[in-house]
Amino acid sequence: MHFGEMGSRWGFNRTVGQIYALLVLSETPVNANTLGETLGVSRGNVSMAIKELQAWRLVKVQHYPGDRKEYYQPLGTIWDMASTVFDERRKREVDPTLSLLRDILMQAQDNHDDDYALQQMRDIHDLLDMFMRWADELQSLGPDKLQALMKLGSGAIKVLNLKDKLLGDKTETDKQ
Amino acid sequence: MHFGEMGSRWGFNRTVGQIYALLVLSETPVNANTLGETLGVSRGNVSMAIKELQAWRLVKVQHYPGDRKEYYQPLGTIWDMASTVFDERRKREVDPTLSLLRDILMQAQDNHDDDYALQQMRDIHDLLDMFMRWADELQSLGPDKLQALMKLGSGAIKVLNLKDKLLGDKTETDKQ
DNA sequence: CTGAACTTTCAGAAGTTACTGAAAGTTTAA
DNA sequence: TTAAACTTTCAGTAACTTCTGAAAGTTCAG
Repeated sequence: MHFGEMGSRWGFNRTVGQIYALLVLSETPVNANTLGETLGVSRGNVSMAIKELQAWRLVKVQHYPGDRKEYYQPLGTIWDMASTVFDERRKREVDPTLSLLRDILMQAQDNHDDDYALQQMRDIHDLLDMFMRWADELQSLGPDKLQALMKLGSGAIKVLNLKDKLLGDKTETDKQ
Repeated sequence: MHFGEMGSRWGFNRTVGQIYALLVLSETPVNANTLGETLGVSRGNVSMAIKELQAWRLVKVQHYPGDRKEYYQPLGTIWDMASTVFDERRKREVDPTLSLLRDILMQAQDNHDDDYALQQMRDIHDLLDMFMRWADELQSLGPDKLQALMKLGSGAIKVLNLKDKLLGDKTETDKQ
């Protein structure tokens, strides 16, 4: 189905995406053979996909008495999933980029032959860093409050405008 | 460099990422030959990468009198870049997923044999949809206000708490 | 122990994506 | 026109990713 393709942009391959989709949509836990047969992929492939889903902390295993097979189930809610994937990708993609940028900026301290590039990197670093801190804060709110905040939506903007009017132009630093 | 790898997760390949990084870091426009030589890739590859960057509306072309080569420059600020990439990916990845989900949900109207799966899909659809609407609102704020909002950070949460206390429990619908 | 019921691993095959470079296309100056 | 100075295209190849399935590993009941 189409869900697999989506998955490839979230950092895992088609089979992993499809298996996860099946698990999420199934009310009861599913075993590896059934997954393989349903999707038409080999047993080995299913095993590797499950392994990866476990590395992402996205599935848990169930056992039924009198049956030695492992039955898989998604771990946590849709929110947990989104949150976990966000964490993992951050750890794998963003954090290394931020520290690379920091290293370059440190080493170039008093080397003035490429001020422009350094300033660009500083800007990117600061933007990414600010965004990530914000994302952390939002994530730490938990689903309920975050959802409320999203629904509030443009309401938050009104608060912001109000604050500006009350406090003057403090935050309006970088018009372009 | 490491920037290329980052790019591959943003929907384009290594060379495209590297070329864009070079352009962003260069104060003056750069021509295709220089790009190719600097990165050690073929002229043809540079041409295709530039074509892709143009499809993403991320570069513009400059000409110098007495020189027929095309000189490339990033189009817009870092913020514009982030914003453009977000738009494009949304159009390519999220929108199709949302409409697929909607189609399935419509067609399954009064088919009760898989209520659980349908409910899961509805949840995912609603979460994704809410998130995207929110992202739209934030994006339409423009860089200055968005930055202010991010810096406000946990302040917004206090506002939210205050609102809850004043208005009662209206928004607290889905505890888990 | 033994062997049946499983899961995991991994070498090689299949499939996919990216890159090269020669050829074709475009533009402009003379 | 012509030809020089470029850019684009694309068939073939290289590099990478994913998948298969047989073999090895694990667990457990008898």
